[in-house]
Amino acid sequence: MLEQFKKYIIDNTGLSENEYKELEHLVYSLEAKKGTVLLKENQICNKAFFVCKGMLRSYTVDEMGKDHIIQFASENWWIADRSSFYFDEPSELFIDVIEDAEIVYIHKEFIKTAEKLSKNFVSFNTLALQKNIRQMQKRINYLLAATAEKKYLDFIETHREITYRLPLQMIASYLGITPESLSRVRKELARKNFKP
Amino acid sequence: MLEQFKKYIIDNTGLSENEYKELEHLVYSLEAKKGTVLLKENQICNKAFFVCKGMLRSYTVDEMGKDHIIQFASENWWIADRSSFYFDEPSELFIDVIEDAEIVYIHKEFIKTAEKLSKNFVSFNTLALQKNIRQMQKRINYLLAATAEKKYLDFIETHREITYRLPLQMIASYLGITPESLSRVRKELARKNFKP
DNA sequence: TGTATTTCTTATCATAGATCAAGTACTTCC
DNA sequence: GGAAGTACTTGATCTATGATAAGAAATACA
Repeated sequence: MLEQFKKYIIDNTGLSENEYKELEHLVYSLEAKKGTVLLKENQICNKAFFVCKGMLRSYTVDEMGKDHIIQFASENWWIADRSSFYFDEPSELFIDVIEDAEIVYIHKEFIKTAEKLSKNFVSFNTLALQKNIRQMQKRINYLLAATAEKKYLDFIETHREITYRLPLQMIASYLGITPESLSRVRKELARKNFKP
Repeated sequence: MLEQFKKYIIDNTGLSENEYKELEHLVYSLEAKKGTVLLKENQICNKAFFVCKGMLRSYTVDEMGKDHIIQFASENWWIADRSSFYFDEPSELFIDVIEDAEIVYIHKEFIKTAEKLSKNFVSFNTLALQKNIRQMQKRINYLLAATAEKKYLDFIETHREITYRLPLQMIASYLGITPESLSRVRKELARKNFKP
């Protein structure tokens, strides 16, 4: 786990082996079974989780008790409530494990230290934020404009590697439609002889 | 215009008067009438617009020719296609003037120079990205879960100062509903004796 | 291997919001 | 100040998606 994380950091952030050594003591790991809740609403999200194996998700729960999935994270992805983490605000999100997982996590301390160590890390972080914004922008656009079918087609396009690992109800939740609707959409696509 | 921008920068980014002097030649201004288009789909957004007076909006246009408003920007707000600006990609957005405007704009050059000049500017920029993400997160959550009425109530809550300046059809477009639906929502709210 | 649990599909009915079509009120601007 | 355009409302109808319920299929588990 820690090796995989180290490789990710060195490959992606431009930190050297030696620089990484100075951060090593700020890196923690954890194994968690499906169902484990890592963050609850109203808690302050003081960890950023990096998935080495398995799958996590973040989601909100509305007054009706329905959940709305915000993000999935599988191998080599990060997941956290960015706003809660950055602004020290209570989170509106839950994060839990949906496939047995090996997880590395860090605190703000890691980021701060890495940023002091290397300007490259600052750029890496900015890049990550920019990518995040691009992806959210696209999602907002889909939610404003697209039909259930278009949303689903876009999802399997942009999440090709993980689509087959996700229960359909979770995909439905991510798209903002009911599982029943998704089922209908898929039936209709099958009728039209659509090949995933 | 340039004075107002200077004040904004000095008040918000932690740059000194002297540091700002070194950036002054990278700041441009512009007056534009309602209807002026500042960015078109597929162009690369190489400017970030700062509104001194008036109002701009960014929006996409779908295959049906319908527009979907992504953002409004009034006094002391920025507007641009962040992804296009940062990644030099063709934009999916249009930006135009919806109320006669006085605008300041900068290119990447400004940002790069300012970041070299002061670490504070880097932090300011990160803060702006984080705030943007927080706001988008919230919007995604509303689009996933809320009814037309809830979306509208949240809008007038979070855009109190500009609500009365916007045509209802534009608010509807921002919310992802039709003007007719918005009209009905407002009628229903009036019936329930709602005071804005 | 069989039972329990979860996930997915299907069918029926209900509804929020869309669409279409007029009509009314407001702006704008010569 | 009146014509022309624009914005807003209202009504009638339609439709995509939601809600509910129940059965089928898949998976977990013991």
